[in-house]
Amino acid sequence: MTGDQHDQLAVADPDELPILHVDMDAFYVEVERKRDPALIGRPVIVGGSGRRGVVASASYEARAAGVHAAMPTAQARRLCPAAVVVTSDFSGYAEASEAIAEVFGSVTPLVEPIALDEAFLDVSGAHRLFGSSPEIAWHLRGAVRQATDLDCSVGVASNKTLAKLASVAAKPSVRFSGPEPGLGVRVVERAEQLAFLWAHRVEALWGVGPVTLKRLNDIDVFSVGDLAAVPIERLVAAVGTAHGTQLAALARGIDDRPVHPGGIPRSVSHEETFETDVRDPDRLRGEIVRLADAVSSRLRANGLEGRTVTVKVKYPDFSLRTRARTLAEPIQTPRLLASVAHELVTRLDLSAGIRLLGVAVSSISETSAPSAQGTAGVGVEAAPAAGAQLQLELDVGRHLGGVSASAKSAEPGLTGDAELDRRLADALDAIRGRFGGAVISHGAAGLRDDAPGERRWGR
DNA sequence: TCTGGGGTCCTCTGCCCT
DNA sequence: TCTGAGGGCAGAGGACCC
Repeated sequence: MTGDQHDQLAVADPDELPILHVDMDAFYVEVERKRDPALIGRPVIVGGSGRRGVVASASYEARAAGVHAAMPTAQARRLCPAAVVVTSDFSGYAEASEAIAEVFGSVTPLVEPIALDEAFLDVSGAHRLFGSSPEIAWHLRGAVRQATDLDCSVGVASNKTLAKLASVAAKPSVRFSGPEPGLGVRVVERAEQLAFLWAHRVEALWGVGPVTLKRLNDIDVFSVGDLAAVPIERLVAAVGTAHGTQLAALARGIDDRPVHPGGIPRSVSHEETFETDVRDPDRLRGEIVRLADAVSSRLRANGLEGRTVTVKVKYPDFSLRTRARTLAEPIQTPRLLASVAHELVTRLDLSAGIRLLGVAVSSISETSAPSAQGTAGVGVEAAPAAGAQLQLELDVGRHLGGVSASAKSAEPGLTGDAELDRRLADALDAIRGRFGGAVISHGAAGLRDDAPGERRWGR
């Protein structure tokens, strides 16, 4: 934090509403429209376009036809046949998200990203430079528009729950006749906050999903007002101690969670649903290598490593199983990760085939020996020289020797060739950085014969 | 008809150690 | 030596978020 920012915090006004929730309007759709203006004015669905894809985001025109996020794409197509279906491109959305984060950071250092398209801001130290909280909200809207040509809605309130509900109230609405513009900014003054809160349906609260909603409905709780009126013992009996006490507080407008600026993630994972259920063990081994490589690549790109490896399997009947193992030492390289993941998968019954496979790493820490990604021995600024190519071949050769040696080990991650493994991973990253993700893969990953090239390395 | 992907947090259970 | 209590940790699963 800079000295100026400390000065800003020192003049925080306790009467001001400190929390802003900023939420981009139909973010993925609008990014796609910037890329392809022919989509403007047409119903657009962004999401998985495959047989098992679902909707990630829908334009307000498509929402008017009943399309919403998480709906199977096939169903969305039936509801809105005129819609253009665009396959999600998260790298493009991440770029736009970074531009938006820069705008937020220019107002306050206290920014808590929630997703690519929304964040909480604590502006209690920004009033001297930018004015009152509502003035800051309007300033942000304009600045985001100027930087990205995208619209957002802003909620202003005394805490996160209220600010979140306020931003929803500020959003464009969907009517049968089509989309209608929203307020843009909604301020919930302290004097009106309970009335505002209690008028909402209980599922509008953070933490009330389908299961909790059913349990609350069972004790005649339908609105936040109902929730505030129900005795806490009854609430705890219905949804459990931690959840019950938290919901009781939220329903009374009490939410003292601070805005946490983003730190290192708790876990990094990659998972994929197969177009058809997978039974073949060789194919599965290839998928594990591919997923492990995607996770490893992201870990190394961010200078992270982790000790706990978890595999997730979804069966054709949608039941889920996870298996996890915590290692003595953190790992980050694809081969070690794939080795542990494969060992975990073999503990599961695979005879019925699997619909989805995921690999995750948790117990994350920042790597002690930073990855040489981008500065690896293989140059990325110029075409690999003959010497560098030779070095890669040597590294690969030694690495492959390590595979056969470590295959006997009961403790992947503790083998002696971790350094070689890391150098190989760095070399692969460097090659992908220069020539694209699809140009090179681990041998086992090549076993997959139906994967589209652009999905090979995940996002 | 079909139900994604990437996360976080909480609860319960079993194991190990004191 | 056995037993039980309690804490810490890991593993598994569930619920929820966008």
